[in-house]
Amino acid sequence: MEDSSGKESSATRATYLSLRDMILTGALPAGEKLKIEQLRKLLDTGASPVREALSLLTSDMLVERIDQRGFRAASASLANFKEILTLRCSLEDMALRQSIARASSDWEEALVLAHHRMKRAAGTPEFEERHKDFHMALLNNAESPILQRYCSQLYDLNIRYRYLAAGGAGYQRRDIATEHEEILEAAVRQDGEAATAALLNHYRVTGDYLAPLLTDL
Amino acid sequence: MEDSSGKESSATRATYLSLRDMILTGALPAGEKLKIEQLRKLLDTGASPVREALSLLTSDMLVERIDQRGFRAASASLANFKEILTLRCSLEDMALRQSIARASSDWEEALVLAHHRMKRAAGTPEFEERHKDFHMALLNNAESPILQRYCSQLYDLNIRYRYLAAGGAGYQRRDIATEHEEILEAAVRQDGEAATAALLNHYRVTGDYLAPLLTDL
DNA sequence: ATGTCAATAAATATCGATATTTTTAGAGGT
DNA sequence: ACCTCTAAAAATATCGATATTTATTGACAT
Repeated sequence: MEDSSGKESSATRATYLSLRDMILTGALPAGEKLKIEQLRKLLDTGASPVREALSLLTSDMLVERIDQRGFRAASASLANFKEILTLRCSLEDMALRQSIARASSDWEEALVLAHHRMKRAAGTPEFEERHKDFHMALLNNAESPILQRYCSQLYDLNIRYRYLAAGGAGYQRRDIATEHEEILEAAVRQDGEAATAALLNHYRVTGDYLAPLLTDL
Repeated sequence: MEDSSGKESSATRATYLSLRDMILTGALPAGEKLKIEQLRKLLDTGASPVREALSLLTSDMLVERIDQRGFRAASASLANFKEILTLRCSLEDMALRQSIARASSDWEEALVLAHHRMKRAAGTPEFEERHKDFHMALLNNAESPILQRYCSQLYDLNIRYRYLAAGGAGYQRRDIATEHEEILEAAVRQDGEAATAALLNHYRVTGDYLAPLLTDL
């Protein structure tokens, strides 16, 4: 035993989560060379966990690997942002419709709960996490693990652009709370059409807001 | 220098490709525990490349990682097969329509070429690779790298079930050649509707053929 | 017989050191 | 000045050994 307080399950996992967070928030800027030695020291761990974590992040498309030439944080571009937005709309539309088609009272309750937790966390550092939880809760009744995984990946990739655009500053621009409630209500009343319309609108409005801030990519 | 004939770029990459092939073809059966030491000896390499390759395969959904408990080949199930089929239809439909919408004579030529190479390779061990090349060529004009990546992943996951069902034996059942020509012709004449109809039909027919062979999963 | 617990064995995860490869910098020639 | 080639430096990739963790076995008590 060597860890003073609580210990994360494994060094690789802890490293993975740290690096992921650093890339999403921009602490490791897009395109940046990721040197093993540098990260090893920064995170106070060995080279193996770092390499393994970077390999895992490669498949999340957050890290690019150039054979024999190391790793770098995935590059960002306006085209990439738009592609993510478009894909996200298509995939989440699909997933949400499936979720609603299989609606059950259990799912309904999980939704309401996730929404409540998100509202309660407004303004706290926990909000980001709860916000994702809510959005994923909308989709996870589709019982399509692969689709869910893709949506989760795209969600993360998109977050990165929010930080790129806003510098991670206050996110509570616009009246996002109302949009969330609209989506929730439509989902609960099992109105697939209205729910997907509200969800996609939510994304497109956010997209239109962010795109102009990303022109210098 | 130590390698007699040609040398693969890196041990990790070579290991990745080998393991991937072994999982796709069933040499490493679904659900099988993947012990580092065992693979290390089998592929005559070190533990680090093996671990890194397995980490990469994790994100391809070909390997499952259980923290602190090693790796195993992704499990297979009828539900998983059906999910892959459904998702593939949706995503490739999307990608093919985009490809056709941006059709150019360069793309057209690449398509015809890929199709020819596939036909020429019929019956040879190269066929598998050319077949994938052709299918990916249909989609790669969409200029949507992420969507393409997903399609490629799903293609691979699907191949695995073909091997599971047929033991990798002769694949030239049915008249697949005609189906391919239909798709090609529709794509070349930029008829998105016909092309996607032919493509999805191609998948669904194959799916209906395979599903009954997979009941014992 | 059966379940629990400790001791052993096996496998994973991680570290530290080394070998390769790529990048950088500089000398010499055109 | 500019290219080329070579030597040094830096970084990556890989190996071999060790520490942790999980799985297995068998004794002992119930």
